[in-house]
Amino acid sequence: MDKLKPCIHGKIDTGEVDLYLTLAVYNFGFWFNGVRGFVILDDMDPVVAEVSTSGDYTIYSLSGNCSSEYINRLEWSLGIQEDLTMFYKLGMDDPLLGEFIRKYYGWRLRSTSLWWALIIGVCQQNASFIQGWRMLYNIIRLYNRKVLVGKAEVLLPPTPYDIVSNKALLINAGTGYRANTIYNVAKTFANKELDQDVLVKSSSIDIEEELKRIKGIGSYTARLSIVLAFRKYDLPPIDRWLRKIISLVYKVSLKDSEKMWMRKWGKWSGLAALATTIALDAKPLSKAIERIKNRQLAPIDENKPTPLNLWKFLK
DNA sequence: TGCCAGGCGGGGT
DNA sequence: ACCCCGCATGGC
Repeated sequence: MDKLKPCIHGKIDTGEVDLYLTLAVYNFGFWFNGVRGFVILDDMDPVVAEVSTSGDYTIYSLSGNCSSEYINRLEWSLGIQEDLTMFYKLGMDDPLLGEFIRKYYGWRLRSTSLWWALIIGVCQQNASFIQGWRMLYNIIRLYNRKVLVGKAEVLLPPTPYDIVSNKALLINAGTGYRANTIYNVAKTFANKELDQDVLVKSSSIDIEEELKRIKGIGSYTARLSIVLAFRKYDLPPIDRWLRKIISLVYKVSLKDSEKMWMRKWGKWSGLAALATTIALDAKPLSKAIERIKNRQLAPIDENKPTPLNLWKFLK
């Protein structure tokens, strides 16, 4: 097991960002325990930050020395410098997201590598929220890639090479027919046909087209990964679930719902899409519709897995 | 116990 | 451009 050494200590000036919310949302228990999170800054040559909800952090790397560029990367992946003023302004009185935005204004999306963002997306395909996150949990547990961070053993997502060399574990993880797509994504990265550092310079539209060349990656998965990996929000990942919700709330046809969403949220469309899943606790469609009818438009902790408390269940 | 769920591609029209 | 179907798996 690789041993990472501490290279930079510091304290994040969080401003209005709520690190508890930011670390908690869509996370696992082995990466967040309520007070301390591990944020993976590089999942190939492992670099991991240990961050407390108060903002104190230590960054660990293999060599034990690393450039201050990693501080920027940590703040970037926690959205510390992201100015959401316009997003709030657009959403403050929104019938769907207004309450969430007022109560959870400190939340920021926590970004991941493009590689892992695509796997997250594939696992959401044609499955319920909890089933998809269970698949991801199983994948991480089964491939069991670990590094030593100080005294703590920390799990890392498998690398593309791990998956190319052991495809069978994907089936054990319960991914079903998605295993082929995950394998295709892994091969693409292992063959260096995709480079996050090159893609980041392109427009969302061009990145989406590039990602859709992988068999099994469609518009939804491509866009979700663009949101998670690049913090580019201009193309929203809209699935059956959100499409139906938009058509009900804003009284537009299913066909027009994406246009309507983009007209309303503009360059924040992707962030608004993700925020909607948190606000409605990622409930299956019929329950989500009930929640909207009852005006329960902020997360509720009912001791069942939700995006916000997932870390308490999948440890 | 049969549905069916935050998609997708392939094959039809 | 559309529409429609099958698809692995696990939860209800």
